[in-house]
Amino acid sequence: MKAKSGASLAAMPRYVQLATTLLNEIQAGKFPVGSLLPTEHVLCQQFGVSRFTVREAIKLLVQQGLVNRQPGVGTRVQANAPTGQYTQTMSGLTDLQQYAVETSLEITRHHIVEIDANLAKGLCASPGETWLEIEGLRYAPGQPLPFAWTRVHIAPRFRALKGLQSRMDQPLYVLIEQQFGCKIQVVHQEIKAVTLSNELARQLKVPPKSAGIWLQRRYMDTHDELVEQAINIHAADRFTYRESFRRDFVTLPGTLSSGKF
Amino acid sequence: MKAKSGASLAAMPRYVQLATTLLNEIQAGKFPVGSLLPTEHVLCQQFGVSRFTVREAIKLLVQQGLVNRQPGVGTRVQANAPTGQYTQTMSGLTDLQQYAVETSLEITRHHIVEIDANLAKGLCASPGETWLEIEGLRYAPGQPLPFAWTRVHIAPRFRALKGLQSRMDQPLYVLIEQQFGCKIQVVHQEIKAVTLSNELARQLKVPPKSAGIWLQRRYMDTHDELVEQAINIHAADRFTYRESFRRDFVTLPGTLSSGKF
DNA sequence: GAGTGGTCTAGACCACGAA
DNA sequence: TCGTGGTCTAGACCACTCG
Repeated sequence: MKAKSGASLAAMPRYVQLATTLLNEIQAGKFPVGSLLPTEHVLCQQFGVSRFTVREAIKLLVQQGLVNRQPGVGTRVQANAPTGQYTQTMSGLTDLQQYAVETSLEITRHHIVEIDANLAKGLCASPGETWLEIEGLRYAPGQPLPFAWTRVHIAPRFRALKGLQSRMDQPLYVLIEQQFGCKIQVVHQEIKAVTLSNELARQLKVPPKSAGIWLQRRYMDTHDELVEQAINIHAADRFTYRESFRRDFVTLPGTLSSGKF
Repeated sequence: MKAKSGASLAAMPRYVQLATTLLNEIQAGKFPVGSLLPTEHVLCQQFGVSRFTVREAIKLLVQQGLVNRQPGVGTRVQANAPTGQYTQTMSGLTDLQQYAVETSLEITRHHIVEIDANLAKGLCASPGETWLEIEGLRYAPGQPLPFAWTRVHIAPRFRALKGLQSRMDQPLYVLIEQQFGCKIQVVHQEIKAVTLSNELARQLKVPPKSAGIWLQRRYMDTHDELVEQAINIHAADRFTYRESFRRDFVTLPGTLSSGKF
């Protein structure tokens, strides 16, 4: 029904073309970050396609973190570039679980702490707030030596968390989700190498000055507010972080003239 | 049309129920790994739902890595547990790109090598095969000091790779994909901490015995065969690995009686 | 040529959020 | 109450694989 301009893009499914068009319009500033995209109904009329096609297109944008959707509200622009500033090509599953599954956390200490200026920065919190702080060691099953030291901070609104035991076999964030009905939507992770402090080397029972992996996870809820931050420090020889990425979704062409459609 | 058994699951969308049912049947051994699931058409009839519902259900299974699909062939069971053996909850985008984008690789050496027994193990190759080996240093833009040392091995069938320059601004796998028309479908990644060797510390210009990040990536094609393996070793203070996970798909309930459906 | 999954249409009902 | 996105139906055509 619509004349194809004769690009390689014309061979792609309509919903990819539509997603590309929308991406370009977002990047062109037609739909600024924070604004609402036209509703599905409007897009259907505007582009002369069915709702299915529109939804598939928007699904692509959601997958790339460009927009998010809320029933009863609409489709809100979240970013103007496909996550990570460039052609995002990979997606897939991860062994985020490798932690709490098949390992257990022995809690050595937990108490309410007042956030000082130092901590406040890392937690994006205000000094003076009172957070729940938990420290412990992680063990692999059947291993006598711990493979990681852990310190967790839990936001004030969840500090009344119940169900902490000296030995935890499930992730803390699951406990929080269950008790407070909140949903973890995003987890940010950072990994770097460190030289273990003497104190840590002692606790992990490795030689002083050993290398270690520092791994931080920040759990955010649906309003993008920090729920829990965990820092794990691992003895180098007892921990490898593994993950796999699968290329399973359509990659949108970079910038691209979309013609009429 | 179907009586609800009165579980909390009954409140979930049909396609989640269906996905759960299929998951349970896979785990029960009704559809062994490697076998084909019934076709969409059959599932429609069998469960009295439309193709849309069936496809949404299978989409969930695909997202969890349980099955893969091939047009003209069918839906093949790939695994019998949601990736990582337990409640798989996260999925999302990653900054796999952070490497080659905005950084450049200075190649110091590249040549064809014969694989010895030692290398063969890591590459899942046979001793005697001849692979392309590339070594170099990675620089961040504007930084005089390299932040990583890199060694790459490229499988025999791609060893005729052209286009290697002393300075590479795009990932090697992109070059391979372009020249040989192969598609990278899966990337496996491993990260661990190491103490830098004297030689490496010298090349990266950091003090001896410094901690470093060891990062390996294995790029697999659509036939799950190794195309490229890269090992990157980073000075601890010049590199942080960041990624984010977004929970954007429905989580299937763990094990669960599915009743009749 | 028969059958597969991929794409697409034109409807429909629902829960939920905003006014 | 009205409009949103989420779910769902019952069709359709296509490119592809396989026998």
